[in-house]
Amino acid sequence: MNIKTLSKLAGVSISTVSKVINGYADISEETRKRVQQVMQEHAYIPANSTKSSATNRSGLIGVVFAGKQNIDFSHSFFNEIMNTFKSQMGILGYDLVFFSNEKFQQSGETYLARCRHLQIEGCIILSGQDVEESVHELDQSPVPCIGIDLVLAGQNSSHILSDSHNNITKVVEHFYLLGYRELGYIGSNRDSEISSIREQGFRNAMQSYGLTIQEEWFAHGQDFYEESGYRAAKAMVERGSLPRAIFAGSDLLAIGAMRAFKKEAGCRIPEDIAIIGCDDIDACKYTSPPITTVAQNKAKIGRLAAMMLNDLIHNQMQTSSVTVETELIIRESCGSQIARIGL
Amino acid sequence: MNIKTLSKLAGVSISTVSKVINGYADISEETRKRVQQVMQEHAYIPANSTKSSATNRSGLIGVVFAGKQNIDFSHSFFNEIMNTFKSQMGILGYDLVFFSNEKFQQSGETYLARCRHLQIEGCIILSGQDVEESVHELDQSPVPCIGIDLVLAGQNSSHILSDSHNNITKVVEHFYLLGYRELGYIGSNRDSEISSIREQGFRNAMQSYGLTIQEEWFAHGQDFYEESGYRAAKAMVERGSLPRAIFAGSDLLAIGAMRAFKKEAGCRIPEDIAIIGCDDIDACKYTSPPITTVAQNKAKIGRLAAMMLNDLIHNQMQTSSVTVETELIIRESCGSQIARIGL
DNA sequence: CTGAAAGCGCTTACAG
DNA sequence: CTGAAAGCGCTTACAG
Repeated sequence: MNIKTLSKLAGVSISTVSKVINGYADISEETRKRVQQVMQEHAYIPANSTKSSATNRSGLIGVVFAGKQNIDFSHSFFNEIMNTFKSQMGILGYDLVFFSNEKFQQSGETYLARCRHLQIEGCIILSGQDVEESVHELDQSPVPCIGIDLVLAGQNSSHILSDSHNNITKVVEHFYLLGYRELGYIGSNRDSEISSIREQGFRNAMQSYGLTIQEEWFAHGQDFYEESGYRAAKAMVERGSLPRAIFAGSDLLAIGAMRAFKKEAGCRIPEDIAIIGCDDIDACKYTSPPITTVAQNKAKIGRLAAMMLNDLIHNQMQTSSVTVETELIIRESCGSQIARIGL
Repeated sequence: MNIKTLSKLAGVSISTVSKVINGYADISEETRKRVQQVMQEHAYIPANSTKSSATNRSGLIGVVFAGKQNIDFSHSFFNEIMNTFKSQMGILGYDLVFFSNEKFQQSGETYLARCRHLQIEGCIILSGQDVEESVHELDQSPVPCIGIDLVLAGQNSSHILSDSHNNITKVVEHFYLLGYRELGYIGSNRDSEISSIREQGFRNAMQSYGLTIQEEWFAHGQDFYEESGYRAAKAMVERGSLPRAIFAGSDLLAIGAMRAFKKEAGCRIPEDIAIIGCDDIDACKYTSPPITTVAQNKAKIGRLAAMMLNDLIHNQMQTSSVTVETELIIRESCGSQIARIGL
């Protein structure tokens, strides 16, 4: 159904239909009613107007979740960044398009083609594992892009990295200042890039603090979830030797490990074993005890991404690479700083 | 910058530029290079093609969060529905547009105008408080809509409701079967519609079970968050009289209340006081003890919404109203069913 | 109040 | 391999 066919059905000219659609005042009430009636009957929705093509402003920002996995709105890192990103872009007058990557996997469609088709003005690209070729094409294209935890090299791309080197050092420093010297690590499976980076950073920081690494206190689960943390910690308990403090590669691993240490070894947290998690998910606030964790400033990352993208779109910025510091959120799973320093 | 100007800059015809853009094969490598070069330099992005207008398929679904608040990706009800909705729509070949309502508040723009402009094929509308006029206009329009917890009356609209009557009855039934007779409620502020519905449902269910309502065991916080639960429970402790079981209007209220009962009254959960929350947020699994809660089947709602919307778009369905049952997720905050039944 | 006509930015058979 | 020309669905001054 197009405007031409519809105008014939309504017995008026194309111009008149167009005016009804756009709410022009100079149309008689009778004509307006009739045209609207016919539009209703045929469920007619006008195609994208040339007007918008002319202004060349779609008001649309693309959201790309790079990698094989699909966007998961439940993922707290993702959704907290999107919260501030979306409200900031909203204030600037943009709506957000979330690309479905189910489609890209089947047909040969590319992100760039989608962006052009929809006249997307800029994209935010969130990093996952196994970034597709289509993302690189987008990076190299004229479409302004912001990468989150993803290095982008294109002429119209900038990126934001979280400072994972600095963050792990803080964990070891915190343990060290509280008097803990026997440190262990519980991570996801060894194939996970994020877990490996965190583990390597932890080992490096331990070495620079002159602490001895005991391999039996380094354990790995299947994934980042609670059950993996439980099993890894339980295995450590069964091996008969426990460190005084554990850094976990995710908060859920920390929660699972805590459950195992309590249940399988009767440990008190933090008196017998201290724990630090990573990610700062909500649940850490409500466990007993609440868990100290490494947090990324997701609200800041989202807001920064919005500002940088807007500047890129309006050519007010050179491409750039920004690093956002992480923070150690101190709760109760390592004991009081003051109390322990007395040791 | 349009295709005409660009073709002049590149010294070729409009047709040739168009072919380069669309990756046609019959262009010499040299010409292709030059055109791409010029496109890069001028950051040219083609406007929406007429081709897409012709096919009349944008492949776009609109997401509207009705009401004054903005979409909050951290909200677990919202984001878990969107998870399944998005992946289902993705399989069907659609991308999602999240409308920013910051904009609607300022300018006179309407959702319908945005939908038309972008040729949105259908919308999902998530209910909030104070639904705007613009949402009703969209409901009444030819754009197919699915309302979530929002009754839609339009000729091309269906909706999905969660069964809040049934859900509260289950709470009282569960308490009753475990032998608890002295029941209390902790809710959000009295102005909150959701909290009021839950409270009224709870009172009704208590009456139908012949239980006496004691007003001193009905308390209210400022909002749905943990601190409000803590304060409301603490106030109850200070008044000197506690029920044997508490239903909280949200999980965070339940978590806060639990903290207060433990800390301010030395209560054990569930031995001294049993608790049921509402919403089934992740944190409930990791508290001590894990909290029994009323869950909506969010995955099912999301998938249903996607299927119903797709059917509506393809005219394969009458408009309809579907109710999804809620479920009581039994964990440890009310004690073992078997143990208590012995009472 | 209505509509014929010129225009928007783009695509696509078709001729060379 | 390239481009002139007809076409897409729509908007908008302008004449009546």
